[in-house]
Amino acid sequence: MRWLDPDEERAWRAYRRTVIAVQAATARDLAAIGLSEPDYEVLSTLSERPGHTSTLREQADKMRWSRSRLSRHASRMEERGLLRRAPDPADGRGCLLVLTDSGLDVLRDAAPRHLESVRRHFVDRLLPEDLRSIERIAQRLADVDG
Amino acid sequence: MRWLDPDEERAWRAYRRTVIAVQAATARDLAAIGLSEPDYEVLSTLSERPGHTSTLREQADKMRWSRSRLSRHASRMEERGLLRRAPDPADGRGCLLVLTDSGLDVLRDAAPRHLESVRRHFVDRLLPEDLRSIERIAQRLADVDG
DNA sequence: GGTAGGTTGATGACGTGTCAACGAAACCTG
DNA sequence: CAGGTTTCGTTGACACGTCATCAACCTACC
Repeated sequence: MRWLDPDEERAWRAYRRTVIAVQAATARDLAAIGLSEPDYEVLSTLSERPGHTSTLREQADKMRWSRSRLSRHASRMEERGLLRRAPDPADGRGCLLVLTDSGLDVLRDAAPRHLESVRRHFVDRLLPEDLRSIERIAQRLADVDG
Repeated sequence: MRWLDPDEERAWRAYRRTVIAVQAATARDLAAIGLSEPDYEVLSTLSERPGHTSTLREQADKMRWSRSRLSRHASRMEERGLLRRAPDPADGRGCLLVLTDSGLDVLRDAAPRHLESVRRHFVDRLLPEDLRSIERIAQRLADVDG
């Protein structure tokens, strides 16, 4: 059994601590404006589609979510008026998710605030060399199935 | 509004991608031996206590979990025989969480395999300088409320 | 000894997401 | 054109965790 040596242990624990802390901080800031991170993710991704519209499958693919998860979440977002469902004329089985005007307003307000949060808790705390390190490290960890 | 510049955007996205990928990979490996990450966390932390025993409050504090969360999770782990609850002789309100023999066996089997997973998906893919960078970056991001 | 205030752990109700199964629709083949 | 297979999105059942509330207990003070 190859236990982690002290350097490895420290790095792993530091990584874990950081992930939890950054996630909690950015989530808290979003919650303050009435959105969860999944909410923001859906709004943001959907707003980038032509006509702010997507099939549920495409949207789920893009977000790397299951269709079941998105269907559930979309139902709740629909209840809150952030998006609406429409039949897909091209495919009777499918449905289209369309950002509502309200959803767009909410996103327009949320986007700069979320970016501020990302700056406050992540970007602005790091030096350019740190950002480069993060990309380098991400590159090495990419294809984690390898 | 200060949008992220290209370097910042890439680093943030790379960070987010990496966090999701590493978490998914290590969770998948644990799931293959019948444990969730919270399961492993509880077993591991409890095993470090004298007599493999802790009050729920202490255990929750140590893990940075709410007492409610731990109570719920402990109930499910108790059902699976991984731990048991006992009255706290020192405090009638409290209860003690005690690792069972079965739980200890499961952890003994899981620990090296989890460490292998952490190696495969994280540690062994990085250079010593990467590990140092991670610690440096974690240091900068620490106290994210600041 | 009695009381006020705080702590402990549990739990109902609910939000969130997974799993498996389903009905409807689309596609493909003979 | 019928039958089989695949795809799409939904949904029942359940796991997980949060929030708020509660009963039981502990501690400090009078």
